[in-house]
Amino acid sequence: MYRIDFNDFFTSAFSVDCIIFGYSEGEIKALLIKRAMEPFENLWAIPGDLIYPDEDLEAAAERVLVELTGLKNIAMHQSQTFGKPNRHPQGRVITISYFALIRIDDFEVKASSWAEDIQWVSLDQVPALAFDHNHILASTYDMLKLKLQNEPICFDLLPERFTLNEFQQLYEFAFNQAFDKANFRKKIKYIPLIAHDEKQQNVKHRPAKLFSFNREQYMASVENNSYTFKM
Amino acid sequence: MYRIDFNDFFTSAFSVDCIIFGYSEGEIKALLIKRAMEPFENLWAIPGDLIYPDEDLEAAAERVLVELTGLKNIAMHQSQTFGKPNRHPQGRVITISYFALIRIDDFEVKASSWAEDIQWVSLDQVPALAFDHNHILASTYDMLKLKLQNEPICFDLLPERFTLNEFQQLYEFAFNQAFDKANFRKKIKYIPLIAHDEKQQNVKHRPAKLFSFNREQYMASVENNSYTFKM
DNA sequence: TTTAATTATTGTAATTTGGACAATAATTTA
DNA sequence: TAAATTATTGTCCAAATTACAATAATTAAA
Repeated sequence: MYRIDFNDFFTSAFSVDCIIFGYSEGEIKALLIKRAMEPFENLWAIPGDLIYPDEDLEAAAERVLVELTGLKNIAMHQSQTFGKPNRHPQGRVITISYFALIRIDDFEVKASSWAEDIQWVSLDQVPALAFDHNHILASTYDMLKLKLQNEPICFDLLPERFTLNEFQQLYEFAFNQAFDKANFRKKIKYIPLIAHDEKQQNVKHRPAKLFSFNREQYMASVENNSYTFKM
Repeated sequence: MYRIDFNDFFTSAFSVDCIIFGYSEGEIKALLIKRAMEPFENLWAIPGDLIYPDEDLEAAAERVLVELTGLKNIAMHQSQTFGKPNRHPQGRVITISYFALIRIDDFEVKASSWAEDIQWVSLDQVPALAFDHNHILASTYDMLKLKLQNEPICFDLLPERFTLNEFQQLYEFAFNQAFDKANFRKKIKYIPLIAHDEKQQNVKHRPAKLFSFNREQYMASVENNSYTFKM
């Protein structure tokens, strides 16, 4: 943990940095913490932690996410590894960045013991961060966009049941451009979705039909190579 | 280096594993070594090495490539990081995989001191490898294909000046399918290429015009977001 | 109860792209 | 000079994409 004296822990160390992308009202934000300790005390940073000696990388990333947000069972996606010899002022620390996508409105974040403050920050308003975290954040955002185009991770971000409009809005954000409604529906016609009888509630207009991602069918088609997700 | 006693080097360690994909006569192969030492002595493996305390990750990957092939100035691309606690029988070793693409016919490989043998192996004939190297190789091949589709790394693999046929053959290998010549030329019409006056030499037929990748124009269009490479 | 407002959903026509394949061009070799 | 070979360009048709129009379902106001 961060409380352990750095020099006793490793001569060289591994860490994970977790970029938690949140999506709400058509905007994407990243969850940043204000560091409560040296180095870079009081600077904003990507939440991260050292990896325990017997801990799997992904387990470490999930642990940081739980500590920070209380969220469990969220898929963490590995992005890139950063290891310039002097990226950490106190020693050689190679860090592996992971990202997750969450729906901001689904839960409340709370600053944990090792962070003085925590905040959602729009990607175009990111301040100067600790370490090489501006670089890590930018690279990881590129990776997010690449994966959104080539893997069905968008469904991590949507509610279990969603309208086609919600789905479309997510891609409009991801590609930063508007799509025509009618054409978007043609574009996604090969994505395995389940159409439910249920409809949107509490809207002041015609309610939209609800859909969910057909994960079983997707997995099966990946197995037999009959379909590859692409947006 | 591998000769150093493992226990004296790190309690935990970082390594790079370098998957060198070679391309020749329409086939892709990976460069594998036969390990000359424990663990997994005499088993085939992906070449790799521990990262020196003050060495950048990419520098370590390039060093392995030079030691193995004598090739310098080849771009190494980071793929993924593997760190299951027990992936290495002698301790905790997190390994970062890098890949490079080279033209097999451009040089000769030589087994270095730390490898008993070295060989190009077709991807469909890979034997059981040391460590988790079968997994690393498969993941890295997926990453290669993803990057070939989304970044102009194919030009690392082609000569500085190439014919459109050479360009096409590379993609036929990568996607493992044939393209129509005329249609391939339409497909690539937005890729910034420089057409030279120079022509192919020493061929027994109409020589093809030579092209090169317009890196400056590409960089500029990435800057102002006017074009994204896509195949 | 009717109508306006709003958004969902479907349809259609025009344009662009992609694939199959044919025609023509440039070079070497016999 | 002709045959062989590969490069390059063009054409036609089908498929996908785009722009935009029409219709449907619901709420809220008149």
